[in-house]
Amino acid sequence: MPGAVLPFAETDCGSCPIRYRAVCSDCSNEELAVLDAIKSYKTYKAGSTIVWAGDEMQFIGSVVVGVVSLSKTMEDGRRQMIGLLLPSDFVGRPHRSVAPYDVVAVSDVTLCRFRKVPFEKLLDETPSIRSRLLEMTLDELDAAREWMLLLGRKTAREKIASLLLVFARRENHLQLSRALGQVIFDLPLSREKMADYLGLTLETVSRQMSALVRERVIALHSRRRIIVPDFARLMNETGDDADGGLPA
Amino acid sequence: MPGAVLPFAETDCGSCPIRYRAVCSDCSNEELAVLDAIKSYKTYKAGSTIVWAGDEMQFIGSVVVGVVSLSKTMEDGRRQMIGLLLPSDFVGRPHRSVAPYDVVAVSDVTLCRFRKVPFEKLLDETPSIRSRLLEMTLDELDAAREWMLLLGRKTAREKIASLLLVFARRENHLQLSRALGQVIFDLPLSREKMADYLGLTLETVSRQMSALVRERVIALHSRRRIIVPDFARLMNETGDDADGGLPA
DNA sequence: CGTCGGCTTGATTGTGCTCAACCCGGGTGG
DNA sequence: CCACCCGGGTTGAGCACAATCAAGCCGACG
Repeated sequence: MPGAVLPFAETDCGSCPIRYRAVCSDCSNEELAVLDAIKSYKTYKAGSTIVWAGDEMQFIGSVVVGVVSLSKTMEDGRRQMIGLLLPSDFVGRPHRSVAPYDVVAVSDVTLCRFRKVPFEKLLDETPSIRSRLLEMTLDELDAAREWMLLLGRKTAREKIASLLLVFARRENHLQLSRALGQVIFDLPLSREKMADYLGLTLETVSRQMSALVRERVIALHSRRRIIVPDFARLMNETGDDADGGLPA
Repeated sequence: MPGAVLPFAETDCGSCPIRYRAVCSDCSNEELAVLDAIKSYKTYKAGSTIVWAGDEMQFIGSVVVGVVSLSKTMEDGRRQMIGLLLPSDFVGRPHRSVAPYDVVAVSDVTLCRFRKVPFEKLLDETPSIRSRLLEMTLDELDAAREWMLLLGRKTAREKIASLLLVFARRENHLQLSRALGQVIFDLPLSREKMADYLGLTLETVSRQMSALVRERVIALHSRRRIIVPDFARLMNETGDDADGGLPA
């Protein structure tokens, strides 16, 4: 009812949509078979909390479908999102049971979950998984550091533009719809969640979105559907230099 | 001349001061011997840049002595420190040649450097190193996320208190000097570097430091030497809850 | 039709930034 | 020895950007 029900059906790893990008991407068929034995799929409704900060995390796994946020909350309610996980991203940490942050399903989400203990054992025995996990963790670390620059130094407008660009880039890569100018995509986040991610209030987010519309940097199809008429124009608003600030 | 010359002399790994905390901490004696063959020590003067953002990083290694900062700079000069490395911390990233940030010696620094290619080969072959590196990277990621909360949501005063607490904690752990109340330590950072790390201006840092002195949360021995008369009092100023916000 | 949640917009406030002057201590050169 | 300078640090006045407080809009749904 809330949005289309996701058409993801459980499959064997061979036909998994994230087969070639997730933590298991370098696995041989034999290794996949072992993973297969300890995995199970679970879906979460949009808005539901997957794990609360401080609670024990019984599993480790991959995002198969949907968007997951990681966030911390201070005693007085101030909240900061500290990670946004998209399909193929990894959830949880080996050899650590208590989650240091809330894990929340932003949209309807399907996780591929591995039971913790067997997975840790497998991790210790399987170089291909461990290497891939290291690689993914280093990528996450780079992304976190990029976000630290945004949180510490960028203006509200630059923050908004940077976030929009993240989604626009992703869309641009997935779709071949790149007239190389125009991009259209759906925002997976509410204004409030955007504020959580950017270290702003939701009013400031709303105002800056309106300003970007007024100045024709973006247009709104609906509240959540964004049109970027000129990719380069949006990039100019992020404060990053031309090559995007994320050197490969 | 500037500060005491560091008395670190090259040693074999067995008597290295970071032997049991660095990336090599889980290595057997045989593995250490291999590392020994590809390592070399290098020292850097306080203030010198070890690697510039965008430049090729020819090595990978560990901080043995001193403090190293990682920071990003925007075109217009806004700067954000995104990591602070202390002895035993790891510098560089396997299978990546270009540094995405400046690496700067904050104090006089000694690095234990491994030549990149042989180290990567070793990493692929040696589970103990790979596991340890994964563990350290996950710790760095947790620290980065903690800092994201600080950058996005904390007030100037809370930021300062949090940073002071980082150093106070470290001192408190190293020294047995814990009267459990009073702690004394040297700030390794100038006001400007503190500002870079906290996402503030140096004026704001100076003002908040003065305010904390005025309210007797801290006292200054000299500009750089801090006295914390009451550890708990300082913790109260960080905005974190009692258990410190860094659940193990 | 009324309500409710997500979002927008307005008025006002306040925290931290900017610009600017000045202080302090150490090193240098006359 | 003193005068000077210079870098790091402090302090002040005014300002600007984003937060806060508050009202109202819009679309979905009961």
